[in-house]
Amino acid sequence: MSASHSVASGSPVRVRFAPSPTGYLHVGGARTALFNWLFARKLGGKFLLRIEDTDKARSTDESTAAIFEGLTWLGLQWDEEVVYQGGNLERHRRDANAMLERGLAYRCFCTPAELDERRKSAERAKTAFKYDRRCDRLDKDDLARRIAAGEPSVVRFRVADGATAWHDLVHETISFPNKDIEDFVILRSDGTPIYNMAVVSDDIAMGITHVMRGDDHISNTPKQILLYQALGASLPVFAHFPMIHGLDGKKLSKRHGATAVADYQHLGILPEAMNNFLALMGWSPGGDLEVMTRDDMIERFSTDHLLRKASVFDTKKLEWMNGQHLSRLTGDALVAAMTPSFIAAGLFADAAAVQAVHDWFATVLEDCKERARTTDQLVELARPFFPGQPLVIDTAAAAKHWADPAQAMEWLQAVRAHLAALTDWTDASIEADLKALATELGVGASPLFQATRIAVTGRGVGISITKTIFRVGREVSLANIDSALTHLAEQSAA
RNA sequence: GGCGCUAUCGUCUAGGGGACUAGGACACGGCCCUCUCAAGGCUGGAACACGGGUUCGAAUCCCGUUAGCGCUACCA
Repeated sequence: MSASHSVASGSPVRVRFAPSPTGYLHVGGARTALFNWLFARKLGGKFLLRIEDTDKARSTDESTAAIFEGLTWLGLQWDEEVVYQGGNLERHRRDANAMLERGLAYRCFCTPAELDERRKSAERAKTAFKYDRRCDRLDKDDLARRIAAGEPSVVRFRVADGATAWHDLVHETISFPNKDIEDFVILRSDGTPIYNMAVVSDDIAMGITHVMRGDDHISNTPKQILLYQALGASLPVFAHFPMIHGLDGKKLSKRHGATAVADYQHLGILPEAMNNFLALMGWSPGGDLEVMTRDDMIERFSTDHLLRKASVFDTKKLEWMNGQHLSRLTGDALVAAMTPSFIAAGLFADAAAVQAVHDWFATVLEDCKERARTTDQLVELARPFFPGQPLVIDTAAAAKHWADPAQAMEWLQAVRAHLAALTDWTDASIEADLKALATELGVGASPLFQATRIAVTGRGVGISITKTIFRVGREVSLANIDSALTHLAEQSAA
């Protein structure tokens, strides 16, 4: 068994998130990035970002931009300039060639078609295919002749006998018999590096001390360890996180609906809640603590509590958690967190417009926040408080609470008269007055308040209706009741 | 097929030999609060995959079985 001594424990921590830009930033990637970020923050290390764009056919600039956007939204800021793997091709090639020159790797002239054929026949014979090293047995003259003839060749790494093992931060010891690892390709016939080669070369060059990624990379790890050793570099510490699956237990994919972090951003989820929820997929602070801020998580994060089991992404709990974070936000933080959503909803032109009415806005948010689970819901809850909102009647709510239009009109007229005559305009006095009116009319407060709610806000749900009336003011309340009355009159006439 | 990883309520998890008649949270049901919706409080049902060991004692340690997932490319 080969020694797998790790980097000196005293050296500053450097971790990286290394996505390939072949799509949006999905929740699994975000979770991996989060753990790396948390780890770096906890230990006072650096969190780096590397874009693995060596697959030219599948990599796109849009994907790279989406990854930046997603990480930025989550607040997972990287500490140094972004590294583009494609920019390091020369070094990858140099490192591979160094191994070739030192006899640790060899040229292979077998064509993809030949390999494919051998693989197929192995399958037919029901035996495991493994490259048979025939090109490693080429004699010197033959080799020289074929190189001189310009025959295309790849570079293969020669895997020695023995076993390769490491101490994984989440899995303890993992060991692979080397006989199960074939002499893998490190350089394609066009001279470009294969994944494992590029990763190891870059991780060494970037001084990565801890390689923490999804456990789908476990079987790549022994190959990478072999490369580190061949290159004479000290090994990083490895940690392999479990995967995140969909409700059906399968690896998360588009079939499962929203899997991009951007989807959740647009669904009204707070980055703080997203991080919190993601952190709990494969990690726990121990005990019963669940709702945490980013600082809470940094403080408590430890690789000791990393789980090994894949977890299922259940958005129900995400929504609940979002509601928790929403109600904990106050003052400026609440205003700041909600500003983008309100601008997107067209309720404010820009951030300056928000600042102009900052205190009023903060009060409205404070009133509404506990009733909302998502920022989208909060926007809708707060909408009636914005000046100039047309009264849009929710037909389902009207059907329920204005079931008898004639009676609804009678009630609303009474409410209107009371509000118009009220001298003391406070939440408490409005409530007392309308409750007295309900008694006077011989109805419960609930049906009267609900009927009034629709008249004033158009909706069947919202915060306390008396508080709403108080806040939007007498003028708007009466105007809305008037249009509700008109609406009801037209309806009964039709 | 080969190799590897994993296995506690439907879901996220606590648990690291006795404190376990297995705790919390989401979801679901009931009750309370209540002007609706939330929030909150109380409450109900709901799990250690199976089989062998080790031990005075196992959810916890070991082995096997089963199942799921991953890798098995001149993809990353």
